[in-house]
Amino acid sequence: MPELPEVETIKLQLQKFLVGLPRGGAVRGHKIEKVQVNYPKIFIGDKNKAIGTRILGIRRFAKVLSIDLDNGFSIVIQIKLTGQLIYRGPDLSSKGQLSEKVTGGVPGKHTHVIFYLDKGGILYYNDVRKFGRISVVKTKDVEKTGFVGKLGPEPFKDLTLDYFKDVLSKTSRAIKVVLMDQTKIGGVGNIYANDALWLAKINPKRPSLSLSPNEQKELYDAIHKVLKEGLKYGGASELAFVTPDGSEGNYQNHTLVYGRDGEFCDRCHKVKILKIFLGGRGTYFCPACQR
DNA sequence: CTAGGATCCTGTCAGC
DNA sequence: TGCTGACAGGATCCTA
Repeated sequence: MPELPEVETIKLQLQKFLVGLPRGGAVRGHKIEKVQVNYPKIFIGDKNKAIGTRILGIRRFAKVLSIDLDNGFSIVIQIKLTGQLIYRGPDLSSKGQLSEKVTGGVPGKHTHVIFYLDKGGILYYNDVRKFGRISVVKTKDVEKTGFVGKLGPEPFKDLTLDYFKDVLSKTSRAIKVVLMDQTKIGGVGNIYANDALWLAKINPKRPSLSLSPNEQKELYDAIHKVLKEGLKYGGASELAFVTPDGSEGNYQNHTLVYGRDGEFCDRCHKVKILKIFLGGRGTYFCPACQR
């Protein structure tokens, strides 16, 4: 599922395609000429606020993207499970081949929003399950309102070990559920929560407050380590994750436990990875070495 | 405060 | 073969 590394990978490409690299200090982004909404439920706010503007930059808040425009408004995009942002146009460097994972192609039956840009560029929003949301809000309100306003600090940004320890020691909820609570820590979802817990040798069912100071530190480091791996591989293209150029990430081939139920644990080699349900989500762990 | 379930959606897959 | 039904899953909302 798209989590911090996946959304960061999207952000980097959008930055390249929609804003461009600074040349001689000046950055000239694409202009948005038209916005076509095929499925209104996904689109919140006034699309006209985006029309005729130039794109200044792309920001990411945990799993949320913000496309900042030159008129004081921003397009906030939450892709959730199956949302895809696909760019087609002149700035596409490679041959621009589309992965089969681009559900329905572009444009296709799962294309719900289309941003027509200047210079022949187009940004498509595909979403099979229609869980994603795109909204137009004032740039100054992006960080304060809605889901983004409630986000907890995120790894590599403002998450500190002290805060992490504090949050963990204050609740009896299962540790994995706490890791995935976006209001406590931003950006960690199912894949990386599973992998981080395996790396730190902690059972996902453990009450959060039962972790020792040393385990808290191990887990903190493990989170950063697995997210870094995710970033290195350009995200995990399990389910429907693709990048704006239409290609896939590769972390799905490098997961530590996620999706590996039935395989022998890669560390102790003694038992097979189990899959259970925790907080309503598939949870993978090694019953022998995760205590 | 916490756990658990329902909701939103539809492709995929198991079962018959 | 073709139909039916269960299921996953991020975030939210509701109930117990």
